[in-house]
Amino acid sequence: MNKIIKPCDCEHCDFRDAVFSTLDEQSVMELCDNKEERSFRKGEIINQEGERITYFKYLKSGLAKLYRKSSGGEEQVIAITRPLEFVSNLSIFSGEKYQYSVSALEDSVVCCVKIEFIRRMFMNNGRFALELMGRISAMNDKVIAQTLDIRQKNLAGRVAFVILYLMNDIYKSRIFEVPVSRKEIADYIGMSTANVIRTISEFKHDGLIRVEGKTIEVINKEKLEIISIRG
Amino acid sequence: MNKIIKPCDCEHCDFRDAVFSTLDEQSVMELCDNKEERSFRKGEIINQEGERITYFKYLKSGLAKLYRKSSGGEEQVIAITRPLEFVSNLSIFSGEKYQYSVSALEDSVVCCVKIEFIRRMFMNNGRFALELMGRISAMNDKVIAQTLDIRQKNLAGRVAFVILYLMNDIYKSRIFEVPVSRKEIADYIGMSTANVIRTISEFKHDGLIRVEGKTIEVINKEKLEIISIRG
DNA sequence: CGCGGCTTTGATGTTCATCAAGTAAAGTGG
DNA sequence: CCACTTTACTTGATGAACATCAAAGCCGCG
Repeated sequence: MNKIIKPCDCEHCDFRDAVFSTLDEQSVMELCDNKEERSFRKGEIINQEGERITYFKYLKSGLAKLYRKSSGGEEQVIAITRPLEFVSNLSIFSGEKYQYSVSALEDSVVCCVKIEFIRRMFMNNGRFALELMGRISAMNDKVIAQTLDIRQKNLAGRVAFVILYLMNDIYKSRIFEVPVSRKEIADYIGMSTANVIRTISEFKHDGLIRVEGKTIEVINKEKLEIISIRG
Repeated sequence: MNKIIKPCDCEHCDFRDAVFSTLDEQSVMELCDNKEERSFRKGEIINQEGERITYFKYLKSGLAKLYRKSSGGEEQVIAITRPLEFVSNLSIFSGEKYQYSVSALEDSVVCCVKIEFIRRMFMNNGRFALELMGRISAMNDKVIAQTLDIRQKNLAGRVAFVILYLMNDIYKSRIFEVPVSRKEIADYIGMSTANVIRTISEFKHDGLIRVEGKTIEVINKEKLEIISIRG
C-alpha cells in the first residue's frame, strides 16, 4: 500500500514525453527531487475529494476511476482514466482542494509531483504552461462532452456506449475484462444497477456480445455503434 | 450587428481586474492593439461550434448561452454566462476549433482579444498564465459539477434548480425576466419542453412562484431549495 | 386581420427505477 | 478445507416518472 519507489530515472522515463517534454535537463533533475512514485493495489484510494491538494498526480500504469459523491450521497463516476492521463488534476489550479476522488481499478503506479514544483515550472516555463494547459483543457473537454453525450441517450444507448468505450479506448481489444462492477457502470452512466444488467443480458441474447462473468467479447460492433448513436 | 467600438481604454477598463490584472503597462498598451470590442443584439451568434479559434472572447455586458449540437441534432445548452465570464474559451488551449457555440441572450458586448496575443502573454508571463489557468479551470469545474448535479435530479428538482440559478447567480433578485424560452430551459436541463411548462405551472399553483409571461417572482425560496436538493 | 411561433394543458403510452426473491461468487473464521 | 456470511449478480413484476402526441390559446408582426 502506497509504497515509495526509488531511485529517480525521470530523464529516461518513457512517460517524460507525456507531460514534461518541455523541461530542460536541469529541470528534470529538479523534478526527481520533487516527485514520488507510488503503487496502489486494486481498490485503493489514490486521492480523496475535499483533501488539500499537495500533489499533481498522473497514472503511469494501471487503471483508475474519477468519482464524486453526489448531494444525495451516491457515487457518481466521472471518468475512467488510462495511463498517461491525469488523475484528479482537472482542478489543481482552480482551488485548494481536490474536487474528485480517485481510486485504482487495477493495480496501478502513480507518479506524484509536488504541486509547488508544477506551479513553479508553470510560472517560469511558458512552453510547459501552454502544454499542460492544453492537456488539462483537453481532458476537461472530453469529460464535458462525454457527460453531455451520455445524458441524451436511452438505456441501451448508454450501455452500448460503455462497452464500446472500454473496447476502443481502454483495452483496444474486442474481448476484455470489465474492470468495474455492474453498480459502478450504473453510477457512470446514470441508471439503475438492475437495468444495466438487464440491458447487458439483452445484448447477450441478441448476439451482440458474449458474456462470461466479468469478461465481455464484442461480436457485432456495428450494431452496438448504431444503438449507441441512436440512443 | 458586430460593430467595432473604439478607442481603447483597456488601462482604465473596469474589467481589467477580471482577466488582465497581471499585465504591466506596456502589455496593456499592446492589448489595445490586439483587441476589438463587439456588440451583439439578442439572438445573434457570438461564435460557432467548429469554427477556427481566432479570438479569446469574454463578456463585458449582457448575457450569453453556451451550447452545442448533440449527435441527434438537438441543441444542448451547456451554460449560461454572465459578464466577466469567458465565452467559449473553455477549449481555446486544447484544440484548433471552438467546441461550443455561443449566442447572445440579451444585447451584449464582447471583448475579443486575438488568440496569438493571449498565447504570447501566456508564454511570457507566468503570473498571467497561472491566473488564466485558474479561471478557466474553475469554469470547467463548474460546468462539470452542474451537469452532474442536474443529471441526478428529477424533473421538479431540475426546474427548481434553474429558477434558483437565475435568481441567485444571474439576476440576484427574487423577480426577473427569464432570458430563454421554455424550450431552451428544456435543452439546458435535459427534459421535454412540455414537462418544463407543466412543472412551472405546478410551482405556480402551489404558490412557490408567481408567473407572468416571461417574468418569474420567487415566493417560497426555501421550498424551492428543498425540491432542488432532494430532486 | 391572419399567419406562424411560442406556450399551455390533457390524454396516452413508453421507458425506466424500484422492489422482491433467488442464485452465484467471494470472502471469513473455525 | 468447509460451513457461514456477505457481497455481487440476475430476472421478473409492478408502478412511477417522463416523453410524446394532439389540440387549443396566446401574442407579436407583417
